[in-house]
Amino acid sequence: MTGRADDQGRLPFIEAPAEAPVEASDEQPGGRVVRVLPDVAAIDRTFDYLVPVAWEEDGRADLVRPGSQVRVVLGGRRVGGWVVDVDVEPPDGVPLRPLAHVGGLGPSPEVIDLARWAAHRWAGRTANLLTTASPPNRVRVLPPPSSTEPVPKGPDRWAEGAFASPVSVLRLPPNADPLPLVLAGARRGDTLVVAPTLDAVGRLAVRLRRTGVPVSVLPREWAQAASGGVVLGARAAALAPVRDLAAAIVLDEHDESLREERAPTWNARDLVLERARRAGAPCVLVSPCPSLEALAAGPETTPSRAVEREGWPVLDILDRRDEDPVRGGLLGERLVPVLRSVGAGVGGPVVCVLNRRGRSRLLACDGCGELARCEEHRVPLVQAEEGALDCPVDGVRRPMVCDACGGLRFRNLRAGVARVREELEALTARPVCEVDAETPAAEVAAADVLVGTEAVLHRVDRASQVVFLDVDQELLAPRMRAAEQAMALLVRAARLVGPRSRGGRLVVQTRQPGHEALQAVLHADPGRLVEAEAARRRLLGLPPYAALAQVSGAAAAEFVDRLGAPEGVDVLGPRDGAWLVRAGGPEALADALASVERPAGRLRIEVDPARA
DNA sequence: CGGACAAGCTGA
DNA sequence: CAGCTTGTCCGG
Repeated sequence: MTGRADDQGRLPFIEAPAEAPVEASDEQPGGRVVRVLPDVAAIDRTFDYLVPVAWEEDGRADLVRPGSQVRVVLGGRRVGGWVVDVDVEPPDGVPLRPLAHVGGLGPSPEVIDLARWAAHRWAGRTANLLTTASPPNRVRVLPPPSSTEPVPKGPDRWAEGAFASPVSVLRLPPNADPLPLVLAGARRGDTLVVAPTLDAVGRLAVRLRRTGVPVSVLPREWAQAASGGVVLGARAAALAPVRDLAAAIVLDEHDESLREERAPTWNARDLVLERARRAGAPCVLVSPCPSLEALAAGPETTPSRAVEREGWPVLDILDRRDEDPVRGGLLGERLVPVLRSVGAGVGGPVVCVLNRRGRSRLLACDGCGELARCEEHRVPLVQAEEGALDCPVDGVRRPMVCDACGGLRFRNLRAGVARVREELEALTARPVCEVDAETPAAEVAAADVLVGTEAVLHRVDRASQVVFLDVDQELLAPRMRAAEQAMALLVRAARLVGPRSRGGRLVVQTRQPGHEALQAVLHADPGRLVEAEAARRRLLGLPPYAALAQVSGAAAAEFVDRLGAPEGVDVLGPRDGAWLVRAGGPEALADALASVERPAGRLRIEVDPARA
């Protein structure tokens, strides 16, 4: 607000002092009282204000509805906020101030309630979620409801059936088309569709518009969304205005982009599930590789084996266990013929993925090439002191001996990444483009061979092959969701290369050819990964069989201290200055976190942490 | 958050 | 004891 003129063109620093408090008494007949949630960090409570009587004359009072964005004087300064209740009974003996300004319309009472629920569920402030739920520009009138032309009838019976139960999980292979599902939703009435990226949103919007279905794309078309039709957007659309929710769809529900990174770390999938439940509308969660969270929410519908197989590309697993770990660089022997054939394909460039973020700590046996990992927790062991290996999960130490062959010598697999591009160039006899966020689009488009971190998968829209030079780095990352995250990368890659009938090929170099994620893609059967993951998570008491929150920051110790050890809640850590709070489920976790009075100081509470 | 006010510290 | 810093409280 600093330096910006208000609605009357006055600048804050020269404006007249705020109006004196006005008693809500007989002197103010008809002065409506509204409840306002200020948008001020560290204030998470409401305050009551009067609607100025003069506003009844000039029509501004009409804009004061639940959700409206207003400015109020609070603690002697003007702050923004939302009307969250109208015509309330103010507390006795508190002199009320008038609203200072009304901006425009905002979220409906239903969305405000949903925002309150989410603030509790993810231990954050309601104001934060209301910001997401509010229009980016001032909205003073809603456009008239869109014409209700009949939605074209699709031939796809499966799409209709998806809405039969309150929640269902629809496993659609990577190259299947979700459009029939969205049309089937639109036939039921106002439909909310959430996809992980604006890219996916844009592509779907174009195709939907061609069918003549009224569609509003968030965040730009907030007002139009409120007037009905299909509402489509990225994760923020979970809080979009929808006139009369009749169906909800979350596309690629497994995708981590659906999760807000800043606290509160809400997830659009879970928010849409709750929203649909409240509205009594069916919700369909769609993914080629449904998350355990989704599978816990409703029954799964799977395509026929033939359809699912066709929707995945071929996977070539290049087993590197028997290669010489000393001489073998990042480009294994078996990769050579694959790369030599570059240029023969016509389906786009060859894309090589190598995640260099973080320090790889993989150790492989010098003798047999097997990776040193913890059999129980399925994570790579890290070298502690001389001759000892530690499990990063429980810290149990063991001697440095290969489980597979008894070998005593291990080799650090952290590779000389700088050389990879040159090696690729030598091998393929073509220019190789190293892609990062700054690489110009023209260079990316011109190259036959690309190499980069997983971000490279976002820089192209098709490829003849995608090669994961070191898929083990993904599969064995020391994160709870490493396998699912690796699977998500494989899905992304699968879409770039297309279905097997179009010649789509994925290539992975690995020392773990039997890993469930790879086997799942190889057989086009994501259930193989789900089974293994579910067993592991259940064993370790991890989501969705428990709920976690990571508490960090300077005030974290004090917070955890105040939390204590309530029934059904346990606290792990600290580890790197952060604690993990675990409860039986999201509700129990949220209640436990909310029961603690927040200490002063920096505190970050990450519910459903991404990297635990 | 940021203003108001109270309690504590310093220096002539 | 004025003048300033630091801490705590609270906003309609």
